[in-house]
Amino acid sequence: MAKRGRVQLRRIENKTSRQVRFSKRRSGLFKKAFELAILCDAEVALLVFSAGGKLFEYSSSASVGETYSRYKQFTSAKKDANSKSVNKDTDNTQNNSEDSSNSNILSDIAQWCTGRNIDQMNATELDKWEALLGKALKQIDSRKTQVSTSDKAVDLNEEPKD
Amino acid sequence: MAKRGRVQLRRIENKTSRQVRFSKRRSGLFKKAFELAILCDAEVALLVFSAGGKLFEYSSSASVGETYSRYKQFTSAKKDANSKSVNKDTDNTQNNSEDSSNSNILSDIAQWCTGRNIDQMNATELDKWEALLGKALKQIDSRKTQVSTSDKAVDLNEEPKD
DNA sequence: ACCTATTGATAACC
DNA sequence: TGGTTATCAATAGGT
Repeated sequence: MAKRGRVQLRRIENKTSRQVRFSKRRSGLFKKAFELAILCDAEVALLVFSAGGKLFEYSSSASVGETYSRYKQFTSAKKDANSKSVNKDTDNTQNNSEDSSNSNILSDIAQWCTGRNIDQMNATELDKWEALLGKALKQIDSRKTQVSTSDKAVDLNEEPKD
Repeated sequence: MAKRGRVQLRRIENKTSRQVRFSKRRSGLFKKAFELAILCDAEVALLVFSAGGKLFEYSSSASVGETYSRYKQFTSAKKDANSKSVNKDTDNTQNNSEDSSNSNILSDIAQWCTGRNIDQMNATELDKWEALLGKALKQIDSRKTQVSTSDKAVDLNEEPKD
């Protein structure tokens, strides 16, 4: 009989187990977030995207966006005060659709996809598409290498003290 | 001796206790968030403001802002598509003819592209993407065969109207 | 901050 | 997907 309770801190390979664990741990995490907000009078916002891309959110305030606004104000105020920005945090997440490096190709693809149909394309378009998707696949491949080789556990202790 | 462990779910009035409890529970919450991200290959963003106004953040991706960006685009995309069907092709009124299959894949791709960045994808998503784009390339290839064999005189530089 | 009694969370199984 | 139990983890209260 396998030991219960103990678990290694690495990605669960079995898809079904991963989904089950995700559901259960997600519940636990949201409960903890809720309790922290109530007990300690904290403002908490939590966003979770599952591996399959589903979104789960919690916010102790009116909305996630509200807390995020506070966060942005906070961080930009911090930057203004002492310009030793520890975060290379990005600018303008409010603005959608502005991207960097690899993500451009996704914008291109998204645009090309919209309202199109492969069976109506002519040779020129097909060539463009082929090139575009091929390029995306290369990026995916390179990213996969990156992901699989960097499967290390990282410390998350970077919080300041209260 | 007072009972240990049990706690009521309401705001802790004593300031010192509240701060102590906040510190401990915050650590626990961040640890759980981190574990969920690693074990289940999820993208997690967590913002916490203490009662005293201090900010604590965690993000499994490059930054909280990036995850929030995904969140915004996700929610607005959801609004746009008043039905959750992936199949709601954007007004492809031209001649939808017979194949819903080929146009579906473009809708799928368009959806997946929105607000995503290859450099932020996890292994699961990369696999989905790879499969999806591979399938699209096959369709392109088959269509190219069709085009070149049946109609050699395809006009080159032409952008089809919408 | 450290320690221990207790409750809480959850991995494996069904 | 939801329920049970054995085990481990988190943490409340005290030092």
